[in-house]
Amino acid sequence: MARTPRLGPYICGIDAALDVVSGKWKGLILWELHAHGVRRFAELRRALPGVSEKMLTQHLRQMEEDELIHRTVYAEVPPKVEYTLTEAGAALNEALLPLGEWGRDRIRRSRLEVVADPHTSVSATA
Amino acid sequence: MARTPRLGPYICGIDAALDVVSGKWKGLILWELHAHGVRRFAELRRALPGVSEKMLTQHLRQMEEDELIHRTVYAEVPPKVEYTLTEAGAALNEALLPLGEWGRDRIRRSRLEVVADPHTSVSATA
DNA sequence: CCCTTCACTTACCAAAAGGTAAGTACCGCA
DNA sequence: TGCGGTACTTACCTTTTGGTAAGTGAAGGG
Repeated sequence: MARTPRLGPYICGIDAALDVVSGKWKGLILWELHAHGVRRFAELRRALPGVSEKMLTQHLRQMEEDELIHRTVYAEVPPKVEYTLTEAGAALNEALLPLGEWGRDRIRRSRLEVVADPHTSVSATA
Repeated sequence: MARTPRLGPYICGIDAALDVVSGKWKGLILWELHAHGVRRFAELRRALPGVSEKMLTQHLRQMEEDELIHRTVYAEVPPKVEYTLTEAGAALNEALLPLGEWGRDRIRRSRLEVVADPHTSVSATA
């Protein structure tokens, strides 16, 4: 658990991609970073309604290991840490677009619930 | 747990789509059905290396609830059950194609392991 | 006569994922 | 003096997910 176990063996590409996005908030983190370019820890926390600090750091660390995001620490006080997408992360985000389209169709089709949070950048644009 | 809990509320489309594909074998089931059109239970079992019967039925039932697949039972003995993709299932599969592309890139990039099973239709074509 | 095949179900267990709450250390503000 | 903000870590617990092994019941083959 300490060292990443997310490295196959995989059966196909879908497998290898899902392994990296599955996690309750990873899709949203990807989207937030895509929408804003650069985000700090607390900005991400505020953008993801209901995320715990533990889960957020855990996801961010894994995504860093998986080379989806960059993490830049500034030696200041109070601390400042910035997150951005890597090239692979940006490409993954693009690859997720059709899936997001399909998901929105599913929500319409089945009249599923959506969280009531219309001012969040995420729900407004995704 | 008896009745499907996979119905949000969702934050965005990615959310609603990932909810439906996450599950160890769902991507593969989708792909198998796409590749062959119609598949029986035992054919799927043989196509997914290592799947347990419990998980396979569980996944198939959920995918039926989520309207990704059709299930046709023939009143014969020995029993015969056929699975096919619904329109939504086929569309989901299409939406997963770019993700599969990205995943294959990731495998190449990071030189990750792939299961050694070159004769399986899944690994050969996905 | 027993073994296998078909498509499952059930009970039980282990591992993984995720949530809660607290602590850390330093700063600015009132 | 004490609160809130910065970015975390740690311990503990619950929920979810997946796996193992067995049972079902009728038919066809050796």
